Amino acid sequence: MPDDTRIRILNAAGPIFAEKGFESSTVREICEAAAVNVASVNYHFGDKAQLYLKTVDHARNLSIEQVPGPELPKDAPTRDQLLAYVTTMLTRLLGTKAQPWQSRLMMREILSPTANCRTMVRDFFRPRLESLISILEPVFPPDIEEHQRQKFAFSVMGQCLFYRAAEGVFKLVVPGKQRSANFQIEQLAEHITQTTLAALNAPNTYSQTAATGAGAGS
Amino acid sequence: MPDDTRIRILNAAGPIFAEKGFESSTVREICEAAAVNVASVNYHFGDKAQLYLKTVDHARNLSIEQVPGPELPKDAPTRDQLLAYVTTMLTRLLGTKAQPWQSRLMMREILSPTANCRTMVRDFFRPRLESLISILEPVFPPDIEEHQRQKFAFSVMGQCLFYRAAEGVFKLVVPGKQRSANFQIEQLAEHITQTTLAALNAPNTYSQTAATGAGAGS
DNA sequence: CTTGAATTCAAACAGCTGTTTAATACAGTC
DNA sequence: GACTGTATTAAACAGCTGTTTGAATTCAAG
Repeated sequence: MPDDTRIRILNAAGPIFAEKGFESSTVREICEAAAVNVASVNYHFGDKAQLYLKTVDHARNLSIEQVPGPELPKDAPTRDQLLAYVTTMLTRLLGTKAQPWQSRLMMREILSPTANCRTMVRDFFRPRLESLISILEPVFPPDIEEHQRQKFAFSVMGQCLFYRAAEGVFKLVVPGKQRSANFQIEQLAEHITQTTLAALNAPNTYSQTAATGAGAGS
Repeated sequence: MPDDTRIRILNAAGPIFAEKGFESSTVREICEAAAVNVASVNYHFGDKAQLYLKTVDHARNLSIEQVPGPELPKDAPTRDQLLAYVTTMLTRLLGTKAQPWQSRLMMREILSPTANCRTMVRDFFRPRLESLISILEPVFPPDIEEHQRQKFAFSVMGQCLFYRAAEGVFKLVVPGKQRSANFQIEQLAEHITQTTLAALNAPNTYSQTAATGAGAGS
């Protein structure tokens, strides 16, 4: 079976690349996990680098079909759309079941993009970002500029990314019991959604450095 | 000179570890960059792993003394304190001058903590987090719970981390001209500060799923 | 069964890895 | 000057890396 070993290698390479990265993963351990001969990688993919490329593609495909996009009707309330968006993103990042090695691998690409895989950013990340901006469009102030739109989108993505990117820190700071009680995906999504909408709805939202109505402190 | 080579190795190892990570950096290239013999690493540090440990310490020290903490008086307006905090963090993350390899290295530790270097998280990251929470204390609602405090703190850190963690994506999405015009550290800090304070100041800030006063959309 | 291409396999390849060794150089002390 | 302990050096070590090789195997088509 020609295709069988190909897919077997891809499925074995996914979690390994996701956990250890490209350089630290060895062809030998991938082949051992896939129960195929060492030479198979070079025969079927030509190269370790090309295997990595195909594995990222594989991961992206699996990740998309496992958690289909929210796709709420465009006239749904902004809050609902945003909540669905954030929930989907967090679910992709943190995974619900099984090892979410797909998202781990793509996260790795986001954090340090391989020269090869910028395609992924272009085809995968950017559309998601523009979709987010279009969700927020109704609550943006009327005269908002593009870079301000982007900043708000980045704020949303940053808040989501944090729990995956700084996972190690997060787990050290918040013990497991607290996590399972108060940091489930729904709770995080709720927080991020409300935070974002509240920020956009505030009286003097932007480009006001003086008259800081928010500085209720002291 | 005994100490000279030690420090020479540390200064050479810093940027290399920061750029390529522990596994992909080789002792040989570090020694070549430091213009010392290959055996020096094992002689002075015993081990490649221990060199890495010392290098992270070195980076942390340099990073702290290069950009001293804000240290505004505790009775300063919350807005000022938060702005100073965020600015400091962004400065550490994005660097003002020279190659900020120190922060890159520490970022690497945050993103995938080495077993050795959890100390750094405990001694460096956690105090910063609690300092942030105490800055926000005056604007928290009176009955707020600890996990809610943490979520707000994580939101701030996430928004800051984004521009470093997803740097590759960010730079692909926002072309250089836009970046230098609208995404300077001051502007980012201003955005994050205002966003956070506005979110905390909103009428129904939290634990209200119905009556979404923010959903001004559609 | 025979043919011939596609696939698998054990073995070997050169190259790089971190680390060790044993010889050397160089200070300060008696 | 001889002795000390520290520091540096070139050379070698065993082990793992990705990749290649050429023979063995599989398997469908004639």
